Amino acid sequence: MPAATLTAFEPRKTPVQARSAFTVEAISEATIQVLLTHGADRLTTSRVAERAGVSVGTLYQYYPNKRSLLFAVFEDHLEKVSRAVEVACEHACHEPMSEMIQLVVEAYVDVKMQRADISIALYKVAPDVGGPALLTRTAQRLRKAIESMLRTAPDLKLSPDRFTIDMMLSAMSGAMRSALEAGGSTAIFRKTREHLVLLCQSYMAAATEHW
Amino acid sequence: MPAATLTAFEPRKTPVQARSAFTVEAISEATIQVLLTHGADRLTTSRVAERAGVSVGTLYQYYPNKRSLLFAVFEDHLEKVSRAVEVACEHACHEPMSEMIQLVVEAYVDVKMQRADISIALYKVAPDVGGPALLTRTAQRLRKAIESMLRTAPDLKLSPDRFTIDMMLSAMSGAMRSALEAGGSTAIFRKTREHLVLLCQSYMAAATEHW
Amino acid sequence: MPAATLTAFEPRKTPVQARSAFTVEAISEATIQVLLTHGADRLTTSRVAERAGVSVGTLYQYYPNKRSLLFAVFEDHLEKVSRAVEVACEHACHEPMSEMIQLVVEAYVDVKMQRADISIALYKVAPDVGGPALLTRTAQRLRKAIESMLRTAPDLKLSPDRFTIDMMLSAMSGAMRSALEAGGSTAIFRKTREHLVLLCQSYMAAATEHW
Amino acid sequence: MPAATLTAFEPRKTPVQARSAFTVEAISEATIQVLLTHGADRLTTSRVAERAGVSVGTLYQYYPNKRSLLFAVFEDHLEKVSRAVEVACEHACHEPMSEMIQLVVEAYVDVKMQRADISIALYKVAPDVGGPALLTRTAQRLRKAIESMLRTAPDLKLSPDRFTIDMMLSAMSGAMRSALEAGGSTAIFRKTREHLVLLCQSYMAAATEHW
DNA sequence: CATGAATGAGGTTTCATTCAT
DNA sequence: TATGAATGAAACCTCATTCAT
Repeated sequence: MPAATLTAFEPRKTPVQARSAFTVEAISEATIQVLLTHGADRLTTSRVAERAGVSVGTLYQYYPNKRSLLFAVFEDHLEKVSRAVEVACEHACHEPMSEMIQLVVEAYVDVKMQRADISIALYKVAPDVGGPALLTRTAQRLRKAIESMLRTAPDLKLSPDRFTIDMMLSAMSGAMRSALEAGGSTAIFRKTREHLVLLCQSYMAAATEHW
Repeated sequence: MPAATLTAFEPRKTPVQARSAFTVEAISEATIQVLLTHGADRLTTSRVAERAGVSVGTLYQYYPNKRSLLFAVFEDHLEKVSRAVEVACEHACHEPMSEMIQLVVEAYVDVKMQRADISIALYKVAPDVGGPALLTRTAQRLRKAIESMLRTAPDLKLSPDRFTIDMMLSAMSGAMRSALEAGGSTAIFRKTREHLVLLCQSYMAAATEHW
Repeated sequence: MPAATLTAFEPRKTPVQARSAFTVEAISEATIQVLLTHGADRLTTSRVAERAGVSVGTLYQYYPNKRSLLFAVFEDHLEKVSRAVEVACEHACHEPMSEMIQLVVEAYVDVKMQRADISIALYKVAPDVGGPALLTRTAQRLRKAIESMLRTAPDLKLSPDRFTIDMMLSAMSGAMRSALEAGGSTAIFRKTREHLVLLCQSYMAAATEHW
Repeated sequence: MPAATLTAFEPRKTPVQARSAFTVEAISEATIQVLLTHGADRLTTSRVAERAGVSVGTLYQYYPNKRSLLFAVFEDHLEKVSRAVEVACEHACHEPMSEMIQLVVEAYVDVKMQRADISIALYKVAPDVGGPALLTRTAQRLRKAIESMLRTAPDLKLSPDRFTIDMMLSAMSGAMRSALEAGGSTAIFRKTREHLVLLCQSYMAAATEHW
């Protein structure tokens, strides 16, 4: 599959009937499972269909091609992550910056860990499926949410610029990726969470002017 | 290509005749070029051979399979990065911690930027080629170099634990990856460098006990 | 193709649609034709597919690899031979031993001659395709049939041991192979049949105790 | 390799120098070893050369192609077998027929067993290397020797015809092949020898007119 | 709508053979 | 003469995608 841009990966039909919704969900879940158990290059449309309990033909009724399938799963996951972070941002309004960062980072870490399987699966296909483009889009969305939140911080003279927030986000996702791919116990996970909070807090403190 | 571990990716034969050395180099370089111009999934062994100006057969004299070829390029790049960071670590001994971090981060950023093309190319194949395993190995190596360095920091009561250094490294590589994939001007590059220094410095300061 | 054991050569899928059954038969027949017209080492999967009037892909839907294809044809042929001999054995029960041998040998010779083309074709691939293992299995089956038959011979004090029957079978197949590979007229064929009967009769008479 | 006739398989040069003779012998022996350890289709010229301790280039100095190599080994072996049988035939002159058969069969069995490894190895390549043609030639030679011998048998009214001797030879080689491929202990081997003598004796007795 | 048989371009890899050194 | 690097045709096999049923 050649490298991809964002255009024209949308699913073929919107599930209007109950059966369709179920089928789409099954295919989507099967994709993740195949990705995790077989790896990115043993993921074939037939295998996904088989695992989902449908025929290849059916799969192609909902997705015009293999990439659109992976893209949809990817987009879905990022949508969930984005929403979780946005919700956290809203809740954190008017808190002191340090508190804000903590809530946002924890929300991010938690949502990634909740579907650690999907996260790990997607690391394997991201480059082939328009991952970078999609990540850029998501990063923009998250940045906006965080910017809005930070503007309400009572202890900030001046909100940080885009660049700073992007830096924080990319560091965050890098650290999260390592943690997920490494596996690790619940204890490790909690420590990662704490340290990622610390990392972001100290960076933001250093990078912004505040009282 | 199925997911891979670290074992058994070594090149097939060591060049004994002068001619061979040239051939191997040409193949290696061609691999990077094809990766950059065609993308990860349009990289075929024949294309690489053609670009290198040799026959496929010749390619297979030196690499037992496609993966080993990509693996070798990957390994080569990580070797260069590791060395650059290790050298920086040695130079930074006995400096204050903040200075240490600056030198190391700058070394890392610089070496990645120098071969930005390879870095970007490799992000595309990493998952298929034993990337995670190789990255883990590299991370260990870098961690050790940094630990040794930090033990000589005059302003540190207690050296940070492994976890903290790993966290810094993964955040660093995450940020760097985003920056590289985003492209960006020289100005952006300099700002990234500065901020990454700041990020690491402030995190390490926050995560360690010092005077 | 490396040497093979008996395991895991079964066809890949069982035809459910009517179309499939036809396809499978066509592929099987094409295999024999290619074997006969091109020889064992110019038999390629594409050639077989072409001759069968299907695409290579289709061939691989039914046979997981080239060997399994040849194996299936082999097995099929031996099945026919075995059945012919078994039927002869049943018919010959309670006859005098000499009569028994005659009927069995004639059945064997006849069935081999009927499909002389396949027999000759298969001699060429046997070693590569699990032939020895398959032949061993067939030999056991034939031996059992012959043992059962001989136990009903009224003129035998004691049935011959396994070894003796195996010896007869291997001599028989050796003689048959020579005859088939040599070609020869119908007259030759009839003489071969007579002499093979004589050979087996005289050996069995010499090797067993009888009245 | 396409099926072969007898023409043009002769080795490229006759070993005139001591070194050559040694090299040729090493290559020949290596061929058998590779055949036994790797199987017919994993026998490559490079592997043979490597095992023989020479370069591929050198191998091609002595054999114009792969087939000629296998053919030479084959021919060599059949030469030894033929000679052993011929010698036995000479020794057996003027003995009673039964004695003759015994001596000849034992000579044959013994020479095959002596180099059981070669025999087995050659069964694997025979079809690809002009085996049938070569075997025909050998069979003729053996038949002649046996005919000559039988003409001196004091207890034979009339010598058997060609056909009968060929039949005996092919049965003999078939039985021998089974025995060799089955492996088996020394005890089995001795029993095979005895029974093969019996088989040939009883067949010849039945097929000829004698006193 | 669902099925799954069929397609065939395209990818990876092998290996007999040559020839410059 | 010996070497072994290079060649490249040709083999095997996969899998995204289509379409008749």
